[in-house]
Amino acid sequence: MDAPVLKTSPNCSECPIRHRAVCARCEPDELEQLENIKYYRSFEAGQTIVWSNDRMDFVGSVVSGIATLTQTMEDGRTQMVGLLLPSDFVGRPGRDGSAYDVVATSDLVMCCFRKKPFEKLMQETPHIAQRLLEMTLDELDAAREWMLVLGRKTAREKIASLLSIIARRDPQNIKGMKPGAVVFDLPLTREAMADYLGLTLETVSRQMSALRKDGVIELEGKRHVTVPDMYRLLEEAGDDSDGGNLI
Amino acid sequence: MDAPVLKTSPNCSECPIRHRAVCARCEPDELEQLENIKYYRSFEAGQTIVWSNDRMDFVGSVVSGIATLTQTMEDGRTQMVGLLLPSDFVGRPGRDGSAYDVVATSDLVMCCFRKKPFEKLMQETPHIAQRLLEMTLDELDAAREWMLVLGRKTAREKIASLLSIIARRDPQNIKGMKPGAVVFDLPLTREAMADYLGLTLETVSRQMSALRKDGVIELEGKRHVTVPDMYRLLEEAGDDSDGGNLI
DNA sequence: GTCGCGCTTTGATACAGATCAACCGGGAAA
DNA sequence: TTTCCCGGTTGATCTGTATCAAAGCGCGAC
Repeated sequence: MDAPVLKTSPNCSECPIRHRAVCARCEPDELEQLENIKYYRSFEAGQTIVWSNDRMDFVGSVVSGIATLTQTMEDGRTQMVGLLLPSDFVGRPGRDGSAYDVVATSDLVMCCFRKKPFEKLMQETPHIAQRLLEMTLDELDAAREWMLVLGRKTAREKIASLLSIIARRDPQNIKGMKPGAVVFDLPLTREAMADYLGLTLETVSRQMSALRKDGVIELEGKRHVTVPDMYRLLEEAGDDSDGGNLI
Repeated sequence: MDAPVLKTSPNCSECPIRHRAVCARCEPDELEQLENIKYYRSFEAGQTIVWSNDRMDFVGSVVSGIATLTQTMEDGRTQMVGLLLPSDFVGRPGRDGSAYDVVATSDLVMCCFRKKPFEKLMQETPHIAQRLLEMTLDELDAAREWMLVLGRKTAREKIASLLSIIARRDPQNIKGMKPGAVVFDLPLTREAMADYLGLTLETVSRQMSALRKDGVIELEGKRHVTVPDMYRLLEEAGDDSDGGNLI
């Protein structure tokens, strides 16, 4: 059922997320300790990594690919509550189970740490705990930003907000993002976008079409998006207040 | 403009939030260090404690009273993104400004720590950083729970969800909460409830009336609420899944 | 090739909640 | 006492998004 554990265990110092993940501040000796308790797992698109309320015996970082955190009500209504991109952390030290379903939406590789030893290591090396606190505070800010989107924005603004967030975090655009055209591939289906935004997939589709018709975005196929004017998109998202700070 | 700094500086060991706040795990000597950099401030109902984007030279804990975190769009739409009850932490170590407006919705007393010394103390005493991480993870869970409420619940379910959260956290009900009647005072106006729930105040009022008419709650005046059957309220909130774990 | 299936788009209609508007009730100020 | 004001309730109507339904488009399997 599970994807195979990868045999190769690359050196942490060559890891593509080395500088952004929970291990970002570790010294070489701390990194070595982490290497002792780490292993890689890969998942296929669509696979569930952890089920809500299931016991979780590891924590870890997304190395490549994309995963989502979702909550589901008994009648099937679902809400995405987190989008995990490379370097994001999965799991909660000190908790046995996951509060959410964690699902890989693309093929994905995770760097896992056995939970008990990781918790012990966290007690001993403040660098890990410090970085985790920082990352958690960032996630809290993002979650609160998203509460404004969910509670107060129109469908059109919601779509524009999601597109700007994805554009912002896409690795191709992180460096040297010009105020000109921005190009990226949507990592989510229309249904996943709807779950993120508290909409139905039909509404997502209609608003995507509307933004295209109005020239805010260009679509090639269903997933490839070009934003000719990022400022315009931010205006449509309703948070142009910062007036130009694209990143 | 600011409320006067209180001269009395009670001993931390007698503090009512001693066991729940950011200092919960501190040893007596660590507590002493905190006492050296702490001071109390009180705020009147309605007063803004920090403005969004303003510089903040302190962090602190709510000792008594209630505060809200809110975000506002340029056109005035506002969304509450946090409700701060006694023992909750305000401010972000490592950030200069607040990302949100922090407003006292009742008379409030805060135990403030000067930011720079607090950050230094955090580096030195893992007990503070550990506790802050734990509290931040709890807040993140709460924020994500709230995302489900905002994104997927009906107006009636939203109101029921808010009422059960307040009932759960009300000090009168924390201990010995019987499955029978639960009684509390709403700490929020109808407008603040609407801002929390992504609704208009009219809809809040209508749904409160509807829940009263259906016997889910009883109202005495506008603020005093009796919940004759907590299970019923949880069912109305759409999260009866845990089947009985009231706290 | 073409069949079938998953994802997406588009259309018609329904409805929950927003909006606009009037009124109520209690407490503080005059 | 009267008046005013603020928070709250209730009513009438409008509208954005959900819901129900059908059809289009790739793309892999056969």
